[in-house]
Amino acid sequence: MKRLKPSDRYAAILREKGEKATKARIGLLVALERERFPISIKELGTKVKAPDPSTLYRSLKALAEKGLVREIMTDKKEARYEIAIGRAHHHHVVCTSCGLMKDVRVCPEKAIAPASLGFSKITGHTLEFFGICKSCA
Amino acid sequence: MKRLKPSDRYAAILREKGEKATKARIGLLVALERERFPISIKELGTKVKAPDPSTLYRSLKALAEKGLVREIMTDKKEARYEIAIGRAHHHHVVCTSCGLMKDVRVCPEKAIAPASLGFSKITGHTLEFFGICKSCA
DNA sequence: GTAAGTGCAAACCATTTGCACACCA
DNA sequence: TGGTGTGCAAATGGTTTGCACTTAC
Repeated sequence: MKRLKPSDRYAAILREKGEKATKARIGLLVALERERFPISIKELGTKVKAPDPSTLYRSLKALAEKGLVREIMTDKKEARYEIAIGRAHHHHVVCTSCGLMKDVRVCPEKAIAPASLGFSKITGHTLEFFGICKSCA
Repeated sequence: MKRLKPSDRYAAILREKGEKATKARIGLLVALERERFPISIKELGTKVKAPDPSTLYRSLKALAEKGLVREIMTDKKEARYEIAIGRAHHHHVVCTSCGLMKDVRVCPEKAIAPASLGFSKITGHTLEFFGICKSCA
């Protein structure tokens, strides 16, 4: 892949995935790229040109289906999103006191044998750890 | 623990945990005991004498804090609850086609080293697998 | 030009909360 | 009897949907 500025690179990726390369969606990916941890819709709305929630939900859903972003439920209140482009599969530890999140590479997917459970295949999983970070301890 | 009929046994457990042994809460535990898989509030409301949602939420929250029931988020839409009394820690595989759930003993908790992540301790985790069961395949 | 994306407003729906009444200890 | 549990109704808040307008291709 050629060296391009982020917005052009995302435009190319969007087209490649069969999505229109609209300014809004490019801006969304650029905004997500800047975040170090999964961000809520509300926060995302403050960092993007077009902060309409329904559009954000629809766009994120479309991008998630194409594998460009990932949706994470760290608490049962609201969904959080992170960019998936160029990032390996991972999970998170969340500090229940301050909200700090760290990536975790531990993954149990290979530890499960579908056949032994009466399943023909495993298509996905969710995993989040909760704890207290050193600053909050 | 002496041999008692379920309702008396649950009454005793509730008192032991400092909760009032009301008919409603005893009925709740008896209803949950009958379920083979985590059940939603809506379903639970059809199986219990007092199907008021707000009371169910409050009761389940109280019972969860005492470790008598467990709250599970199998999909991001609604919470599900299962009885915890006499049951070891476990997770679930959910068939995304028919909703069938199976218990899973795999647990990644011991695979994570809090200190290496800048955390002082891990207090909990969520884990659910999704797949297609043999009947739906 | 046309289909897909966007914005606004309203609808949805699980969950929470306020308050008066009922029940267990 | 006192304090917690319950029920009803209303509020809350994240997410979804209908519809007319705009934009990318």
